[in-house]
Amino acid sequence: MIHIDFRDPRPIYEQVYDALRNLIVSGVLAPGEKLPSVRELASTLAINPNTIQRAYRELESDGYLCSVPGKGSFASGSDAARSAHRRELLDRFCALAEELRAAGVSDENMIRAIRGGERT
Amino acid sequence: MIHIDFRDPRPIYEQVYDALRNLIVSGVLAPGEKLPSVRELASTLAINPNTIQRAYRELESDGYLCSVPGKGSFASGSDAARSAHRRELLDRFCALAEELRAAGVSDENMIRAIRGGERT
Amino acid sequence: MIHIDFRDPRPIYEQVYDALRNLIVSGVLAPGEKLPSVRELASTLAINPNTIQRAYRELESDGYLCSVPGKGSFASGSDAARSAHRRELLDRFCALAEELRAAGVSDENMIRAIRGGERT
Amino acid sequence: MIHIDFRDPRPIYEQVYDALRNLIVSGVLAPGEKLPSVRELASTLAINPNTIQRAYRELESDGYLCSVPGKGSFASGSDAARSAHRRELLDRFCALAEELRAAGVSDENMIRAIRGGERT
DNA sequence: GTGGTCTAGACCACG
DNA sequence: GTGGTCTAGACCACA
Repeated sequence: MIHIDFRDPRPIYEQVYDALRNLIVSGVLAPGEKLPSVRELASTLAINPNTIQRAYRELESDGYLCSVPGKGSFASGSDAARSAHRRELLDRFCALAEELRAAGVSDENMIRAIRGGERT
Repeated sequence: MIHIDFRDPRPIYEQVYDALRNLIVSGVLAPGEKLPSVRELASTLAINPNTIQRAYRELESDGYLCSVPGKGSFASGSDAARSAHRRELLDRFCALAEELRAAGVSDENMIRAIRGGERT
Repeated sequence: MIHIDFRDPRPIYEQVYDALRNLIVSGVLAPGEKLPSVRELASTLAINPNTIQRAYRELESDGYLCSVPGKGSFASGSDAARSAHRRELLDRFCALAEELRAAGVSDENMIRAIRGGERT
Repeated sequence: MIHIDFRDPRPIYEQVYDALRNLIVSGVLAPGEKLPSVRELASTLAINPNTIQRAYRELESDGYLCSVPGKGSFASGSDAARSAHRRELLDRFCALAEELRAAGVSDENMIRAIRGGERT
């Protein structure tokens, strides 16, 4: 379900965060669907429960899921969360486009890169 | 010449690295031009010389810089370095475009974001 | 009759407690009126009976409720309970007003917030 | 400087959070001023460093301070943070006023409570 | 069983 | 020295 790369310099809790967020915003985890419990996911991924919990906590504070003590954690899947995610990606996208322009890449080349994926 | 933001979560050596690399690939520092010495730049920016040293070291190992022991460091305006930089930016750009597409953003909206900066 | 929000971070027994207490102090449940049984309310709300039990227990110990073994639970519309509730709310209200004052909000702005709801 | 009540049901990290936030928004900790290090505050309060760090992390994510790896943590003191705090207090204030009104307390009585502090 | 807090102690990157 | 991540294991309240 989720793959963690221990050689990735990014912290583990962040990898878990991203993976779960993607599952939620993409709809693989339907709104209201129950996520694996902290302990369960921890033992599945062979990761300390505290690390998983941190990912869950941040997902909750960002509105991607909802933890109910004693019951479990549930995907939020709110449209607000989804559009917030889009917005964040677009911001990074524009910043990168700015850098590319500064590096001398024309808008046409960027558009070609988007369309074709031919990165020559 | 360079501005360091202590509030930026990125490590300082990385900020210095980016700033100098941008000056080099943009041509502000002409090929072969001498850069300030490590100690000089360190005192100018009020930063630990070790930090500057690391930025210089990585710039050299990435081919943006050429250090001559006893003489100083010189900008290497090689086209290879410049195009490598562009290549790296374009790769990240395409990856982001892929993510945006997965998030339901159309190519047209991305192009509009690049062009107008109107992030609707 | 009662609405439980599973997204609410507050424990469920507390939500039930508050909801019933409000019904009692507002007079919707007249003094002496019989409340639904624990099991009945639990099945209505699809909640564990233990959770309802706890809410009832605390309501009784706070004087809002009167349980008669074998007969049921009855609203205790005593003025004492009502004014105790008001007293508790007023205490929290004054404490908050104190904090607001410390944060630089004038009494006039607080009064305006109470009256108009315009939170400028 | 800070007092922690171990008998308080609220989590310790939250008590630390509130205490530091108050010091910052009240200006006791001037903008840019260095806060005690995580380890230092932890040993001063006889609390585990992880607990302090969580408070610091949340303060940073809420914009009240700025942590620089290797250098320390610094009060932000931005006006934005201060007004965000006021806004949050005012929201709770209005919600409480609503509850009081539902409990049968007149606006005049609330205003009297604010002004005089006579909670009779 | 669940989520949540806390501790103790280790390790890392940064300056 | 600093902040940051991670682990291991304990305890609590809630359902």
